[in-house]
Amino acid sequence: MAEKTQSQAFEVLERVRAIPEGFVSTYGDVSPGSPRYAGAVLFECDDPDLPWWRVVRADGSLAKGARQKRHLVAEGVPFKRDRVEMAVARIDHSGVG
DNA sequence: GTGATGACGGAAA
DNA sequence: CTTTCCGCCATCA
Repeated sequence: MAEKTQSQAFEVLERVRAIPEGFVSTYGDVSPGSPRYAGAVLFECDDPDLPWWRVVRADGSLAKGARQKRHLVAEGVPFKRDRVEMAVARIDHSGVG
């Protein structure tokens, strides 16, 4: 399995699209090892079919700020001031099982 | 091949 | 709680 690089970007997009409505994931989760790369991919995509707004920082803070919060609150994502309630909105489809 | 940068992450103070 | 620093991997010049 094994390709490289290309798979990285592909994997990121797959995970982001796998995020259900009303929930969020973190950059480190969509891109294990290279959280920064995840942002670069999402920024380049910026597509309406790509729920990049469901991707937030590990501490629940937003990258685009109000811009991103707008989409999240509209989908029913629990917010704590300007941060997402990771305890109830974060998805761990990586480990756990 | 080298250097610098980034929609980040975690730890220390 | 906030602020500060280093490390991470991929991309671009």
